[in-house]
Amino acid sequence: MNHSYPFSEFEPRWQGHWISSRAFHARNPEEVDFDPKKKKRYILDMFPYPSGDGLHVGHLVGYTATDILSRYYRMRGENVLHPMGWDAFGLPAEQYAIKTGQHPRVTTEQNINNFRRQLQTLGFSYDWEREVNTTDPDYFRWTQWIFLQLYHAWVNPASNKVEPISTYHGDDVDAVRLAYISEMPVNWCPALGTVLANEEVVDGKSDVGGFPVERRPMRQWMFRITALADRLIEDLEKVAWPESIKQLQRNWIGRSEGAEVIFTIKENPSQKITVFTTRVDTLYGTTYLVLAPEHPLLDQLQLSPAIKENLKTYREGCSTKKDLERTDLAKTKTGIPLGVEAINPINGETLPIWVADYVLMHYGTGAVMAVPAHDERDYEFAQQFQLPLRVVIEADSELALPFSLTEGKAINSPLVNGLAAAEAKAIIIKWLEAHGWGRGVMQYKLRDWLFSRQRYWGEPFPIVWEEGKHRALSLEELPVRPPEMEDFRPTGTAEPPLAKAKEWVRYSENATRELNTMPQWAGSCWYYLRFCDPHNRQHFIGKEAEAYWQNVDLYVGGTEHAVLHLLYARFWHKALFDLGCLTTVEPFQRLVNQGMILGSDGQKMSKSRGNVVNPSEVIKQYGADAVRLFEMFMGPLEHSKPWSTTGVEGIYRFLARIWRLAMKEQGPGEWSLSENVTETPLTSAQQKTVHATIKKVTKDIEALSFNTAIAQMMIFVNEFTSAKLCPLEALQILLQLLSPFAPHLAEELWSSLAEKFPSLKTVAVLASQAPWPIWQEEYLCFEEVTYAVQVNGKVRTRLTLPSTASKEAVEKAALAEPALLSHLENKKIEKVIIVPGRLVNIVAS
RNA sequence: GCCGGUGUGGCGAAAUGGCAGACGCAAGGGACUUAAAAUCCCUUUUCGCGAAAGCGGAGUGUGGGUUCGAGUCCCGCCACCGGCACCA
Repeated sequence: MNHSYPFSEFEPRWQGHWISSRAFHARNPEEVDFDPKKKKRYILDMFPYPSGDGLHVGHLVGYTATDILSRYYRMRGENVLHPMGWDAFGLPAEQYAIKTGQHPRVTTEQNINNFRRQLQTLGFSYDWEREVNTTDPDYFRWTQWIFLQLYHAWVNPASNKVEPISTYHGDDVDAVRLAYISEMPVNWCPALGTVLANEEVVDGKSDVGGFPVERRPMRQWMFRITALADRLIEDLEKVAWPESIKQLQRNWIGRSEGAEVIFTIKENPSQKITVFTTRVDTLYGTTYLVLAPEHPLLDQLQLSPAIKENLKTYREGCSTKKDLERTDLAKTKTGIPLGVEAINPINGETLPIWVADYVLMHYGTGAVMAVPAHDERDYEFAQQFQLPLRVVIEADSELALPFSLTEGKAINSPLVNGLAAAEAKAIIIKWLEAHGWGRGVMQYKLRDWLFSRQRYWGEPFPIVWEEGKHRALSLEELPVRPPEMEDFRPTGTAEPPLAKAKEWVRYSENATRELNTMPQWAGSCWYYLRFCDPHNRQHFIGKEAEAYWQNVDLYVGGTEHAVLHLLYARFWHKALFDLGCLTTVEPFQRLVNQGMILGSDGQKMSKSRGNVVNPSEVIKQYGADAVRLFEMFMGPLEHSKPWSTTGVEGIYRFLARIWRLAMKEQGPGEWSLSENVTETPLTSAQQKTVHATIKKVTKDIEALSFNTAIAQMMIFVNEFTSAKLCPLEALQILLQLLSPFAPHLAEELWSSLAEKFPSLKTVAVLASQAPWPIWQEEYLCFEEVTYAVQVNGKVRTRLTLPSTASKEAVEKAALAEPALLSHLENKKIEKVIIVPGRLVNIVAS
């Protein structure tokens, strides 16, 4: 193939050179050539799952952006940590293994090698000496170690901090552990043969694969993430993340402030119903209570035989209903009356009790006080069954029921009449607490994190079971490796595949190993820590390395991890911080989400649509630099945008123009330095272009506005292409600015130029190690500036004046402008506004 | 329904409250060439007047507002994208 410049020759050459010369190795504090004067900067990509499909152009957006930043900050003299690794445990490898009979370790290794090779063909400046792999025993030893730290910890309510379990003095340690066993209804996916976290179930189907998921009670490992819910919300204030992601996390945690109210059963005062409400100010408006069909009290209430029978049928109907049907908003509400009554503590009124599936067992207390006048759902239900309603908020105008004003005054509520919601709430809560009928509480949508999976290809738990009780292994016994197995298919029962490894399971005479494995999140919860000190044999991260590198200055990845990965990692980080293992409160200081790359048809890339772009093929045709540059030139980093082959060609032409600024073709494919490159001084116009470009590129890189930085370099190149001679100084600066974006081309031209002009060698041997150029503001001003002259905000003419002209002089010159005569005819000039150096606006009427 | 985001040429996009459309793609025209590729040059928001240089009007989803001046700020509406969704 005939290329416009010989990238296929020099790109691999420089990639090899960078690695062999350790050009991008970041020094840790304890290393010999560590420079304490350098500022540290930790720039991190979300590490990939090395799938069999290989790298995707979508991966490259974020990776290129962080590579540009890393290279830029290195040129600015900073110590940049920019690592890469593999999130390699997980379901796809296991399922592929089941299909082909190949061990997941083998396919994982192949995929990793392929990913690494592909990344290297893009010239990314990762410090490959720090590569980590979550499936490496030297890595997951520490994943297991961290699990044990959390197992041996609890949240002390007094300090609201994670503390070693030794500070707990109660008598049921297992009831407070941060990692605990729970026998709970979980999301069981028969097709995958595993349970899933709530977060991994979407619309009643598995997030991976879309298989049906059912609820069934199972013994599982859980993390008490809810204990840190408040801090996970509050500390979002401390990080520079997109507001949308913060909001997503807040919504997910779903804190709501309200109160619990205790209602007594009239027929049997020893039985109580506790409800949760955020509108306790409307307590007087309650006209009935509703229990969720799963509510345990239903089994204890004394009901008439007919109702009992009715209830049984109703509850069965609910339990077989799929989640989807039950949560269908369009359907009319169902429910049955129980024929028993409860007493409203605030006024002693008796209220009928109902069961209805619009009340969810897993939120609040599984029971609600219905205020149909001021709650849409209660209203709908009350209409359906002709239940009474009582208005307890005064509406100024004729508001249709139900309405839920918080600023309206309370009425029909003796204790709080005339008060707005906030005050009324406070008074009623106080009253409830004083009389023992309730209290103010916080509720969260977030539930504890289900942490075990019935899989083979994941980290085993460092736990054994003895006489029905769990016990932690000692730290010396880590890592616990998965057993060698031929057959790791799901057992078809709830038992995990590890149960088949009989020898491995038997830990001792009377102890057996935990059969569950950890979910894929485990390894990704802390990899950013290991990168700081990847070869440490004594600790998961060394104290000095931790103090130096933490936390991550910039974290770039897709929005798909907005909730789960980021929330889980923050949770581990906070726990480890509380336990004294870390010095920062939050793991990721700044977060940026890159947009998706769509197919050229504007649709999401997918095999079935046939619009997937293979980066290797584009590299083959246009080179790595062109791919990198195009990915950045397409538009703002955060935007989704469609791929365009002709767009790559445009960038490729731009790079070829740079090449020809310095090189001349002697014969087909034979290039040598162009004699147009000389040490001539820059004209003042060129001087301005050069320095304006330095300024723009510098500021744009720091603002992550790579597309406009590239546009400015294009302006630069266009200008020098049309000049007869190419001054060395201009070319050198261009190569320095270009180096983070198109490092191979910059490196190649730099070394070619350095042969003829040794002055370059004194600046740096490699372009990627040259210092970042500094612009001089004084070159940016011209002696003359052009003013736009407006009449009433419309541009009518332009005016070139000395840049030193005073406001008065500018005004005088503008008013004297003949082109304005027709626009000022018969008008009175009221005001003249002057923006120095830019614009004059004459206001006339 | 609620929360968040985005609306600018044929397309990707630029514009500290100050000349809308930089830069690139696509399209059209031209130069070079026996020819093509490559390269280089020109045109390209839209409407009206003009042979032309040019002149004038409109224009950043939509309707208002603030301002000497609004793509940018404020209020209402519409469309699309993402998230949550009977969360009491």
